[in-house]
Amino acid sequence: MKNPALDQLKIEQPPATLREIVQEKMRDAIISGLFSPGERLVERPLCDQLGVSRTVIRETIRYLEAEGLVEILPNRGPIVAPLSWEDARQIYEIRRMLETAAAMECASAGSKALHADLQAALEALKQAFGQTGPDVVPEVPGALFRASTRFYQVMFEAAGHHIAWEVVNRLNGRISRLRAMTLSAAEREKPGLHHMQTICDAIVAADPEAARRAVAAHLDDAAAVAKRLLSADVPE
Amino acid sequence: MKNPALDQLKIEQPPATLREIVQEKMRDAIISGLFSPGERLVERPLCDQLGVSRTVIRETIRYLEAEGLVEILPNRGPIVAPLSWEDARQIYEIRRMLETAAAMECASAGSKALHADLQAALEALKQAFGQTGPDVVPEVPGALFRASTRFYQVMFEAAGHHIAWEVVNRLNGRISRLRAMTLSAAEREKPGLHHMQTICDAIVAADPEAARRAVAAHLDDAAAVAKRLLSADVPE
DNA sequence: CCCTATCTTGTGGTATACCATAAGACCATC
DNA sequence: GATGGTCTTATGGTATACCACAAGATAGGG
Repeated sequence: MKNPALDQLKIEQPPATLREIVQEKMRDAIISGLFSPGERLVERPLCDQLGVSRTVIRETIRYLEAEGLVEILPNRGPIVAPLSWEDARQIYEIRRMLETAAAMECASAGSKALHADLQAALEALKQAFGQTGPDVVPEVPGALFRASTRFYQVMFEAAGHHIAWEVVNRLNGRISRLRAMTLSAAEREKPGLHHMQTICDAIVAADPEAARRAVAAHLDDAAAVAKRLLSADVPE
Repeated sequence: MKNPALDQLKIEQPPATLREIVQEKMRDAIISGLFSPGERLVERPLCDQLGVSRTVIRETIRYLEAEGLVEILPNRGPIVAPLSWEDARQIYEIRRMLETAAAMECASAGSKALHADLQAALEALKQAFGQTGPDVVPEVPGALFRASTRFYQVMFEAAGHHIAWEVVNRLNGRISRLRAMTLSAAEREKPGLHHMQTICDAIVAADPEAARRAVAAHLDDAAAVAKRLLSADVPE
């Protein structure tokens, strides 16, 4: 009676609302540096730029505020949240706790499917990076962020740590703006790519301790870059 | 020239917007169990109940959604997010990582002012509990939540872990609905109060290891209650 | 130039209107 | 009873209007 092939016709995802579309665009724009930290997000010009009503913009800003990407100043309205080294440092510290737990879980209990998924995500990241040269800036700035996010998503979901993934994904949005601050793609991504390869290798090798060390090394490097970038902003 | 006494007249906090007021009321209502998990949050009746326009309700729902207290079902609109034992377990696990770090930091580097603040928060919690008898349900259901939140806030801020506090505070909102599920105030709060006293004592005694153990014990107990409450919902 | 007063306008907060569509109720047929 | 068709209404998504007030510009006086 029931035809499984018909299940494929089911519309699992409703069409995206304007709100969802705008949220993604605004989020990408902030993360990629199109809007600078501290920059005011004034509703009406945003309406013009995005071609939607203020309602959609306002609701979107509520999300972004809850995500920590936007702050509301009294009598001034929303600004793109600044990022201090202290905030970034704490974010890396929390990531260390949560990501090492997930990576070690994967190394302990990983499956072949997980290994394949991780390697696929890593390959996609390499593509996003553009293997045509170390100094070529990718054409789509958000693509790197999405590709590396995918790697982590695979890892957290395989570990079954989906709440931790929510937390980390959100915190990552806040620090990923650092990418837009560095001039050299090689500086910011090659070491990261190498680290993620090491994480993947440790998981495939079923070595939790190696996975933990690889995650920690990755975060240490990323934190050092962040410190350099953000400490230079301290007025002396 | 400049009169410092006039500084006291400065309005540091602007008047709360309707949106802020409604957000707090809705959040409290969800956490206290006034809205049940899975219950639909239909905009127009909410407008009637709260006496505000749909705009305010919609923006509020965006916050609550981002906080994890509300889920949006396609073609059905927002519902109060259900809470599974698996979600709760992961939340307690993350809290363990973050809270032990904060408590140990406080025990290592606490000041007299911190000790006084913690003890004041603990005293306020006892008052909220109502020391008139173990089985008296407090008159204001949200008061217990706020009082215990204050204790943790003091601890995280003293440790300087303000990002972790954001994370934990948000996650706590999601599991604090469990309070509304228990029939006995003694069951749910006396052990917690005792644990928090132990945490406070360990911090005052500058004993990080004891603080870590006290936090872990507290979370273990809370998780056991959650498991009992939420596992009973599994259809067999 | 500095300070104060006044005016204009930009902006956020909020309410309301409009519309599409999905859900649910009801009825007819097999 | 099950199924399909039709109609109504409830509901969410979105746009627009209105208003208060804060910010900024401008003018005048010392």
